[in-house]
Amino acid sequence: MSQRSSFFQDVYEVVMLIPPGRVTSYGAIGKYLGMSSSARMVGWAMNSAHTLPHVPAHRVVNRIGVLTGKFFFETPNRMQELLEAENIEVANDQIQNFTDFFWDPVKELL
DNA sequence: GATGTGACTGACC
DNA sequence: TGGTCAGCCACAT
Repeated sequence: MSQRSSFFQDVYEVVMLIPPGRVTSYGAIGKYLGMSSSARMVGWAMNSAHTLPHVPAHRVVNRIGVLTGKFFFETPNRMQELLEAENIEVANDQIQNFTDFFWDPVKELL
């Protein structure tokens, strides 16, 4: 994967591989790309991902399941609505039973 | 070419 | 048990 245009592309691919009804964390993606300590970069990549059409950024949250990037969406409620549309429980901008919905690319894609 | 910033994470006090 | 500090890499100015 890596060594392409940007590792951004890899982030987009992983995010697009997230199954419906599942979510993952920035750190998990970073770890899958070999940069577990650079979770910030994953979030930064999501900033650019906002310009792309089919990148489900709403399925990417921080390690505790909080919708930290909801304000980056068209509307703050958009992220929660998209998650709820996939049967993911969201309360107070935080995913309920996060570990149950958590999808780890390192373990699932391996 | 250097500096600042950011949708995070892990460790320390 | 909970809040605070510093590290991390890539991109924009």
